[in-house]
Amino acid sequence: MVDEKEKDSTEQKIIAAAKQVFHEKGLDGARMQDIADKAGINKALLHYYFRSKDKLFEMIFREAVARLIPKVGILFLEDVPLFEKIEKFVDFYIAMLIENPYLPLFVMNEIQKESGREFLEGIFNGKKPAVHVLAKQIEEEVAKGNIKPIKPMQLTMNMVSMCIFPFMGRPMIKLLWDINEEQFMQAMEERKKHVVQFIIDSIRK
Amino acid sequence: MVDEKEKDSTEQKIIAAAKQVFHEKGLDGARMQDIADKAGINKALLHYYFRSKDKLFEMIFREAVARLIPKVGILFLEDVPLFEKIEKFVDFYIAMLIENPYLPLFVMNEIQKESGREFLEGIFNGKKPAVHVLAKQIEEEVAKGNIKPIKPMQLTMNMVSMCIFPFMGRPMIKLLWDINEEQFMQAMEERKKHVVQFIIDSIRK
DNA sequence: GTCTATATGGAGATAGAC
DNA sequence: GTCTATCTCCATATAGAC
Repeated sequence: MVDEKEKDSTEQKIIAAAKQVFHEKGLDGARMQDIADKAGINKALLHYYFRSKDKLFEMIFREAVARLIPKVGILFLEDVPLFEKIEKFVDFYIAMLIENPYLPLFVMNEIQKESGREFLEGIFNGKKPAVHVLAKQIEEEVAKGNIKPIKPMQLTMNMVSMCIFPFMGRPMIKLLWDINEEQFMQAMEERKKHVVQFIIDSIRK
Repeated sequence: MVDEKEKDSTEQKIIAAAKQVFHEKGLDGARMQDIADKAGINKALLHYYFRSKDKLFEMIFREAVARLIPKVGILFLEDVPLFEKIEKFVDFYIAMLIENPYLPLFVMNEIQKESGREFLEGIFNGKKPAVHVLAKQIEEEVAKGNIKPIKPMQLTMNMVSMCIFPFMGRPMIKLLWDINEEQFMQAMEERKKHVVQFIIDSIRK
């Protein structure tokens, strides 16, 4: 009984190992041997559980993205004041990236390829995050004179950029500022409040 | 006479092709065959001109980075007021990225690998950009009460993030906002002034 | 389900003719 | 300098015993 999702079943071990290796090295750089080693099994078993490397990759990736993208979409749609929406977005996004630090590079690489377009379509599965809802809200606040004039797309890019980029540039940031992993993570925690404040300070009249 | 750097010498054709393929697919994803095809020659010639794929890659990459990194370092060191320094940095950085849109992903991928550390050391060649000079300047402005209190590292991350990220996320941005390449580039041009203003609005008292 | 052993294919690299 | 043909290696994938 209750064999359900045995934390250390072979399948789970493979998924955990694959996640790590794929995230670190990308699809091309990852070696099935590395994944097998990390999972404590041999290559043949990988093919027994997942038919091919591509299948395994896609499965790992889609699981992560499918779980996270919808949550972002919902944040855009919620009927809350702009500043609160920004705060919720930044909080959620950075918290999510702390849990999935390799995801951004992973996604950026995929969308850059020739197949990137269809890849993106697949991710969103027809339902793109409603950036225009957020855009409309920003425009209304500008029109009402509640915030300084600003182009919604630029503001949104600023917000997303400041959340995501530090995780991609982590090794360089650590080197340039001479900080260790712990200090970096500490800075990311602080960053939740910092980015919100930085944005609000900029657009508030 | 004057054979110097014949624009369409085989070597130049290889370099142009390699640059394109490496930038699009990264070291692992790039195929020597692709590069040869794009250069209109065969694989053997690639090895005649450059001993190995790694050598070719390194050559392409170092050329671009070696040309650009020092310029950033100089910007940090210049003895100009903070706001002006920020403006110069953002202007230069975005202009550079318009010319080299694939460089960021390229760099991010390299630094993420196990070999990333030594790779970075190699890039900087002992002379890291002097972020601490900028940091000191920011701290002084805060102390003097000229700008709001802000942590130098966070402010610097914000600045760099807002410059670089849109170029990495370009395909997704174009899809979500439903704009074409021309409109995207237009937005990046506007962005030079936008980001500067956004930052100054945020930190100015 | 898990292993060992092996097949298959593709990529970088080389030899040698021209 | 440039080509064709070939080598070698290594990663994915499969066969088949246990």
